[in-house]
Amino acid sequence: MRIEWKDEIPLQIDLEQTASSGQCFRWQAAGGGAYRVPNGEKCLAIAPGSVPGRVRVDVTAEEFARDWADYFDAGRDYAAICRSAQEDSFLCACAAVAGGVRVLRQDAWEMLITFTISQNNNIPRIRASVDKLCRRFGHPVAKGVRGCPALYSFPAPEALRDVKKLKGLGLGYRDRYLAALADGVCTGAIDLDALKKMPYAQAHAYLTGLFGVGVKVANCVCLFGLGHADAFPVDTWIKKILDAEYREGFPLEKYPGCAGIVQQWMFYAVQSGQVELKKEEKTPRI
DNA sequence: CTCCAGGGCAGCG
DNA sequence: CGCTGCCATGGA
Repeated sequence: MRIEWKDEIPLQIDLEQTASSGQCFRWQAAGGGAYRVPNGEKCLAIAPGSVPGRVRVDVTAEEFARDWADYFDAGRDYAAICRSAQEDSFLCACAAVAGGVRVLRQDAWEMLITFTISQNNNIPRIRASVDKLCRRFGHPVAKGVRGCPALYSFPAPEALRDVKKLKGLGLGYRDRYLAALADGVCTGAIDLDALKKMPYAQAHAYLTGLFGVGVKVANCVCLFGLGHADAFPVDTWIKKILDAEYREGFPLEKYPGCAGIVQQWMFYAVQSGQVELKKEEKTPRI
């Protein structure tokens, strides 16, 4: 069985960059630059189009607009964000190799669990744990195609309540965080529907009140799961970048409503090794 | 062996 | 408030 392409859509995106940008851990490479993208009960096949700025998909343009435009943040003008970074030579260098990264709007519950797993962890291990989680507790949402294994849904909260069932997934000490979050959603103590309606500051405060969720993970959930593009997660990589390039602090005010997007460009560019940081000049001891 | 990875918690001062 | 040790796990 192979992928049946149905339509070509205008969308500025580099699929390979986005797939390896550390925001989504379940995209599946399908060969020839194509990817299978699971979200909820649906799965989209997507590939570069006949010209830059377009993508091929295995749904009609109408179905894409209905089910996927929001996921891909299709309404945002990324070129305009890039232009607003013109005076910043470091950011321009990052955009040159990472400007094709789009910040996806993924499922909030999935992002909450995924980025709780991400703490003090690395990207390959996060991907492995999420994959095992879906295989064990999810159900198939897309069949295998020419070598690519089947894709499974992200587990519902009910499946993750019992911490004893979370062994063997490589979660380490994080397993009890997941179980507590899942139980909270099941009992109603955690209200994800209310969370989705909150403005950024309120959502961030709500999230940091949850056991196992700190400032950084809360920002990742806001940015990748709640559509708050002004969230600016600071992890070990961004810390290094701020330390080397922005000693006076990052100028968040220059990127109103989209700081998280330039953050993703910097993260991907440096984490992938394509942009190097300045050597730390030894502060002269007085 | 040590250090590190998209950190957070608990226990201090 | 800020600081420190600890937390599982696996790869370099």
